[in-house]
Amino acid sequence: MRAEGLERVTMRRLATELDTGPASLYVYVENMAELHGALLDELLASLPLPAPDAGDWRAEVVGLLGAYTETLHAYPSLARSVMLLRPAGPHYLRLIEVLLGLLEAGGVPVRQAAWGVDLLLQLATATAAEHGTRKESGDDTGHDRHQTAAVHEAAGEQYPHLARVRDELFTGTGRQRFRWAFTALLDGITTTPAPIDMD
Amino acid sequence: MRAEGLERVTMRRLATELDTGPASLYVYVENMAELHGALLDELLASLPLPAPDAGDWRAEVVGLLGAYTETLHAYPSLARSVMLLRPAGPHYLRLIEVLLGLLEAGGVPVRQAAWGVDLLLQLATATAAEHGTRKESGDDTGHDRHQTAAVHEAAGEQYPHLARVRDELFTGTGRQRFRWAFTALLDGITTTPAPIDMD
DNA sequence: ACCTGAACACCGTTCAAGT
DNA sequence: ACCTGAACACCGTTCAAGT
Repeated sequence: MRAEGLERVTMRRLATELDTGPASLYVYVENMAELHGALLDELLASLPLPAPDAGDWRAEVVGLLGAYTETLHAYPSLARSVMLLRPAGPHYLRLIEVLLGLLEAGGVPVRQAAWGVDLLLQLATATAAEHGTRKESGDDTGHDRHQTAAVHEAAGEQYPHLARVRDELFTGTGRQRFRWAFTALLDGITTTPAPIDMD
Repeated sequence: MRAEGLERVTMRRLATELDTGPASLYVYVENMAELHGALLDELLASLPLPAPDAGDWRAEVVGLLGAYTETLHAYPSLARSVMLLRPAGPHYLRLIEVLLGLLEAGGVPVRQAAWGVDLLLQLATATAAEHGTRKESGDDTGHDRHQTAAVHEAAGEQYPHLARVRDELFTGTGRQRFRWAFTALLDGITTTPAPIDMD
């Protein structure tokens, strides 16, 4: 369908790009959620999937989620929508399929794998939405600076623990924190038993 | 300031509620992000904090994040905004402080604690935004049903792993999955070493 | 039958004008 | 100085009317 309309994907923007009124889009799509769902699935078509049986399955999972996040990164408004969706397109299902395969290869019990994939994708999407928007909404002088300042100011006697870890809150590159976050989550998913009896 | 305006908190809604024009709000607040930040902090003022030295620190963390999520749950549009923010109000900092204290009590290394708290709050906020919106956008017949149908249909030969875990994807109550998710993440944060040299 | 112009009901933000 | 009416530049969605 398309590949150029960056940044904020709205009904009206898309309509004018197609030289028509916004009403015309409703012939092909029922609402904006569906539009964003379709757009997401088209983007995921070109997501590079790992070769089967390649190397460390944990690294594969983190790498794949990194690629997913990177893909969404260019479309912040789309990422924000996807957060509120349960995507159901074929390429999204294929992504779930591949992730499930990797978790199975790692010997993760089925319930943990099923719940875990959901969790991993939720965090990946949230990360894309957050980062994309932050970049969009201006230079470095955004909320970040504001929070940094507030933390430095508050981290006196009232907030001893905050004072202790103060600087660690802001260390690491985005990439380092991303890799650590998903490694940690993956570890937890692997080792934390899901409830067996579910009353 | 206020406590009644539920659901979608917009500048204009708030303005009419205060019997004035939308422009007047800009005397007290620079933009909507700041407004939502202030609103969040006011909500967090009544967040029940755990008594110091009470029981299992892991359970305390999960419980506290549950209360946080529950608080945001009633204000979906606020939750969605907070996702794109770096909140810096005193009550949010206090929440970070308490979480850091619990992680320290659990012997979590500082960098992991600092990065971990960020991660826990990100996931909690995302969860609130997602759930709140889903409830808001109609009955059960939303994306959920659509995805469920798509999964059942697709889980044939093309998607073997999906077929294998099919039903597990939709098991568990929201509460059960919430508790498992945060327990798993907390386990990962506790046991996964953060990078030491950060070049 | 298929498409769409124009309207409806909203948004956040700005700024000139009023007190 | 402090506030705000009215305007600007957008939104998603609907529906009567046109081809």
